[in-house]
Amino acid sequence: MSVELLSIGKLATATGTKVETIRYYESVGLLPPPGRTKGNYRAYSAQHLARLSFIRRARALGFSISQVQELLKLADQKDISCKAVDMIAREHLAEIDRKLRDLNTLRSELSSVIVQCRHGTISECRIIETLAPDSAAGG
Amino acid sequence: MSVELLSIGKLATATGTKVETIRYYESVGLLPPPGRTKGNYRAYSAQHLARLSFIRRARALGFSISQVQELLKLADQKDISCKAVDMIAREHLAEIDRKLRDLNTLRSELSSVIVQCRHGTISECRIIETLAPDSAAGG
DNA sequence: ATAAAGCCTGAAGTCACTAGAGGGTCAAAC
DNA sequence: GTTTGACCCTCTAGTGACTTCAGGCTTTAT
Repeated sequence: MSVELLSIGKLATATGTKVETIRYYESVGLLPPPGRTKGNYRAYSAQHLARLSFIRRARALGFSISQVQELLKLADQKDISCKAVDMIAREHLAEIDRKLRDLNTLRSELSSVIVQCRHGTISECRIIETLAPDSAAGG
Repeated sequence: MSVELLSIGKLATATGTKVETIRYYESVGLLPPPGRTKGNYRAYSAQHLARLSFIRRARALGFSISQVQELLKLADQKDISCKAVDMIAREHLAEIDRKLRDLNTLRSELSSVIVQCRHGTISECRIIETLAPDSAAGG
């Protein structure tokens, strides 16, 4: 492999990605298929490295694969306005905020259930009680 | 179907669950298989209703299927201490706290990226820039 | 009698990977 | 020059918690 080209393993360490994940990204069309060596090894260029870095950062920020696809498509068209990019990012932020709200609600509900646990027997366990409906449950 | 028994559709509306999800719960052993009518329709009892309500509430609190399995197993043994239940709940709470921390980090990173967007062209877009590595990217 | 709604099974699809089987290639040590 | 071991290849299946689909039976309403 030339000095300029990276094996899949090198690309993996360079970007903190697993080798299998890189092949997966190729299979779903996120990362373009690189050239191959005579031994049929993938040989990645600096462009591939840049693109994979982009992908990893976007994924780390929680963008879905398809959102990353969109961002990449937009990033390739240098002349158009970046309003679309901003919109995707803002939508994603709203999504995160929804998740945060949900998780916070969850957290307070769950912890209030836990606090009530007096470590008695199951039949008087507040956690189980809270989950079970008022009626029924008993045979 | 008798007055006391519910079709899968009624059970679904009663618990806010999709019909397919109920069949899925049966297939993974969360919900015991109910009796059948002569037409081979599932016929659910009040116990099934109670159990599914329990499952749905636990799932809504973010417990995984296998955690719900454990909780159900424990709930059925009325005489033992509920320490195990408490432990599962506390572990789950810790998990939620981890997720909350991660999401909050994510949120502040993403929103700082968004704030920098001046709606220029893609080539000067801060969002794209932040995602892309300093070097490379250009052919 | 017929149409619509509801139910049945079994298999495949979703998301974003991860793991494994069964092999080929390459660099270095001996 | 051969052997060891790390690295790479493809293809397939598994994860979690469902969802969707195909193809067909049952019940209910008109």
